[in-house]
Amino acid sequence: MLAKIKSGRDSLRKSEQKVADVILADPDGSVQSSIQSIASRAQVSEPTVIRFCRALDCVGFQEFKLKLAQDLASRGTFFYQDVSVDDTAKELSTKIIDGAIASLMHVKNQMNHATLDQVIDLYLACDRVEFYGSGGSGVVAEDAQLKFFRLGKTAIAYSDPHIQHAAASLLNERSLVFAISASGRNADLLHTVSIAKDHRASIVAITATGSPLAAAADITLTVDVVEDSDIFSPIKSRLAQIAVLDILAVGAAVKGGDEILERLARASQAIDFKFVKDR
Amino acid sequence: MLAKIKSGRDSLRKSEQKVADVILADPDGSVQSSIQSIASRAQVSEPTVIRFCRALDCVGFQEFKLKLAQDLASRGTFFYQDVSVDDTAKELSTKIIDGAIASLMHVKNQMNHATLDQVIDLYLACDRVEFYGSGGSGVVAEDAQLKFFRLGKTAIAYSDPHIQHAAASLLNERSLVFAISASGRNADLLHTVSIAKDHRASIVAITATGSPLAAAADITLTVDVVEDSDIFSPIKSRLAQIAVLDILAVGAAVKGGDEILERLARASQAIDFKFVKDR
DNA sequence: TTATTGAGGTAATAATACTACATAAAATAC
DNA sequence: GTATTTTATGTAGTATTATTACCTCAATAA
Repeated sequence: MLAKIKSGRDSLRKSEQKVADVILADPDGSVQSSIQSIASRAQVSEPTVIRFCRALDCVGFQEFKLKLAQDLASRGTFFYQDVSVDDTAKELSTKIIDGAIASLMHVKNQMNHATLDQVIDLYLACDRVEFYGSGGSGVVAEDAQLKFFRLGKTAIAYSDPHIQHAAASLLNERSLVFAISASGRNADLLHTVSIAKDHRASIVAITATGSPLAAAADITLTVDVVEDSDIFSPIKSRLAQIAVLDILAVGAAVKGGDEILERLARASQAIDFKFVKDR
Repeated sequence: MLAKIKSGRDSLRKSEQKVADVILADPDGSVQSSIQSIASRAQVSEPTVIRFCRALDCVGFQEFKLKLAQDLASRGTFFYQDVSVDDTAKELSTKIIDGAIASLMHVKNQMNHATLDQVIDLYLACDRVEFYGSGGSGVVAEDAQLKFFRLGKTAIAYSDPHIQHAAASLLNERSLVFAISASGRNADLLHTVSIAKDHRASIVAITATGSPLAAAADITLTVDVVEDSDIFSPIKSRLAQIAVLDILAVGAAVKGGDEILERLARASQAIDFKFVKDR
């Protein structure tokens, strides 16, 4: 629709072009405007606006506005854009969510599916799984614990470096560790991983390509996110990590066969029972 | 919007539910209908339709139709799709991430910016802020704590119902509480909120439209997500809640002026110092 | 200059959305 | 169980908005 207006603009009559210009200048505002506000902004009469709509194959102004609105909603252009101090609440939320979406699309595109399968197999073969992360990644680790413990196997998250440390020394060759860090340069976590390796646990890193943590791990699920624009709060890496772990958990449930699906059903029932109120 | 109608349907009045049913039965047709055709199809009066729209946070029928249209349009690009047992790793990750993206786009479209501003003002005016959530929402609460404590004001998250309970009784009229729950039917949380209200704290709910929690709160930031497809793990509400809180935190930082920006700079430096390794 | 055509405005009309009020139903108190 | 209050929903009227019919003015051509 927007494209149609742009391309058709020159073949319109003079005052209809004024209407086109007003709409192209602020499409988002236009969908909320009435015909008279558009007419006055374009300095033309209301019938002219209607004639403009008819020229674009719409039966009336209503239909035009509807089509325009749908056009605006579906144009999937999401890109990172820095927030600035004089953004309105609306601009802010658009920027942040577009950035988050762009980051998820990036994860989707760079995802290595073979690695994904390997990790799922590792999980299905192990006895227990532990998630280590600090700060923001600690939240991700806890979220992962919630996802995985429902699959029936022991799943624990630690966000305190000292406890991670201690926990790692209790692992064995049938343990699986997920080490989560956006930068992959958390010294404490690297140390914990080396201890876990000493005890022959398998290590899966969820981190940036080429980082020390990626090098230390047996398998790495890369989650690279440009955080330049994240001065205020690092949402992008957070969401990306959560998404990756979600894919793993769902993949494990699906691939694990009836046994896991059954456990899952039982866990869900229990949850539903406790949270008739809130799941 | 569609999700909002679905999730909010049961908390609507009887005749408004008829309207909801008519619209859910034929959303595409509804966006082209006038208020009276919908009223007659639902066998209710026109004002009832308007009241229905208002119940969904729209200022009138026009806005409702517009939002619905945008919702329907954006449904096309990324859409919720249930995972199935014989999906490959690739299909799985596509489905999950597309679902997550759809959910974020949904948040973006349904976001009420005036409310957003109100909540930011509340935060800027308060002395301390606490985040309450259990289970999955507990993770969100902790993530929020990490975001907000960097702004310089006391910020604490509790995910244990009993501790929330105790904490709420220590609040005062200069306290701000964020109550987080996907369904808004967590009985423990509702109780905690009532205690917090007794102590005159301000309550902001991050929950579903028309839920008990939304009713109990002073202000509600609605996050409606269809979780039907989330048998395996509820990632969508998680991401949506995190995104909303991120927007709030960034909004507060931006709107709080130099004072907050300075505090943030100091906090970031400290974080960078500790996490040269990992932020 | 004077018809002829079409662009574009004015004013009236139709339609649509919305408001204020009244009544009926339900919930609560006595 | 009745009275009182509250809540839900419809009726009727009003305001807004879109649309139509018609008229004027300007441009072109005979």
